[in-house]
Amino acid sequence: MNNLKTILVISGPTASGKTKLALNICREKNGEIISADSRQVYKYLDTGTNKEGVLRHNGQSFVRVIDGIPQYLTDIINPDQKYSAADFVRDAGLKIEEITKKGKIPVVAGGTGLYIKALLYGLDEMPQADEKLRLKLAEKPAEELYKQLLKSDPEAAEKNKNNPQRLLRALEVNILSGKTMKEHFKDKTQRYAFKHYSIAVDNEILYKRINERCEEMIENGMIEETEKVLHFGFKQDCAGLSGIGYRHIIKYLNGEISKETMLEEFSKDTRHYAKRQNTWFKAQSDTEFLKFS
RNA sequence: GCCGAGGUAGCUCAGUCGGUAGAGCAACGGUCUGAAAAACCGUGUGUCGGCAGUUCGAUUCUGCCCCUCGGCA
Repeated sequence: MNNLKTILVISGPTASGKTKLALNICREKNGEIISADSRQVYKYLDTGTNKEGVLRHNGQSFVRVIDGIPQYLTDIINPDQKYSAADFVRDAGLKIEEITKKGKIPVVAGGTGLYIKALLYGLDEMPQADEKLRLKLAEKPAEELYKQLLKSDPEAAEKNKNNPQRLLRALEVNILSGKTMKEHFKDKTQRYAFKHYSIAVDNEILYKRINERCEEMIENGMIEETEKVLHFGFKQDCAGLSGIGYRHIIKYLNGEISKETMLEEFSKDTRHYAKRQNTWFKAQSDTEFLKFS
């Protein structure tokens, strides 16, 4: 266990400057970036997920390159495909191997806290998502899911009483494995030799930056980008287009809200998102905070 | 200048037949194991425009003043 691969991790809320910091570190330490971002994985969703750099042809695939530095795990699936923390752990693991083999340092940078945690400590052995079962369970009201789960996994049922999504997952795990959530949990050890830096920015400054950036994103063609993806044939409610901003733009395009309201809601949801990210990273004990203002 | 409406939380407003006030949004705190840009849980932060009067007690009633928004000039 003492030959763990060395990686660096940069986290932080949206608009905190993670990519910029990651690029500087890559230059200094001969590194390459692995994006830990549940939205940048989607092809065609560029402006709205704050991708930087350009896609370059690289043998059989495309790789995003920012100022000469490769950034992996962006643009890997279509907007109607699903991606999960488990997918990320697998894909990032492979990229870490590749980058390390080249003699470079993998720099994992992104704002999806669960992905980072799952990568660093692993996910427990558990049944994967079962779409058919989920569809069946989703027909039932949350109240019924709760009652059903109460019989087989009361702890998870109580904990997620008002949370349909989590009730459903706990029930899914229980039905497929016969075990409770907790019975799957094991003690965790680090899977990498890592340093985890998290960027902290004062909310007042961060929120102002978010408001400005949302406006810029609209000006920079995010509406057209959404229309383009819809013209490709992807549905309005597909996974990729359900992200912040895209879902607001779709409401606007459907005539349900004004452009002004769309921008307000877009900014608001982004601020709320940044707050949740802050709460998550604050709670991580392996993190060293870099205070920026 | 006159007439009308109004001034209560960061914003929009409700309310108190007189006993120091509450909704939505914002903000703040938290949860988190294959949907995580998701899905949830919790918290009211206030010179009730100012001054005086009546009253045991005024944000509420009365008077004056200040401010805002309409309309008429």
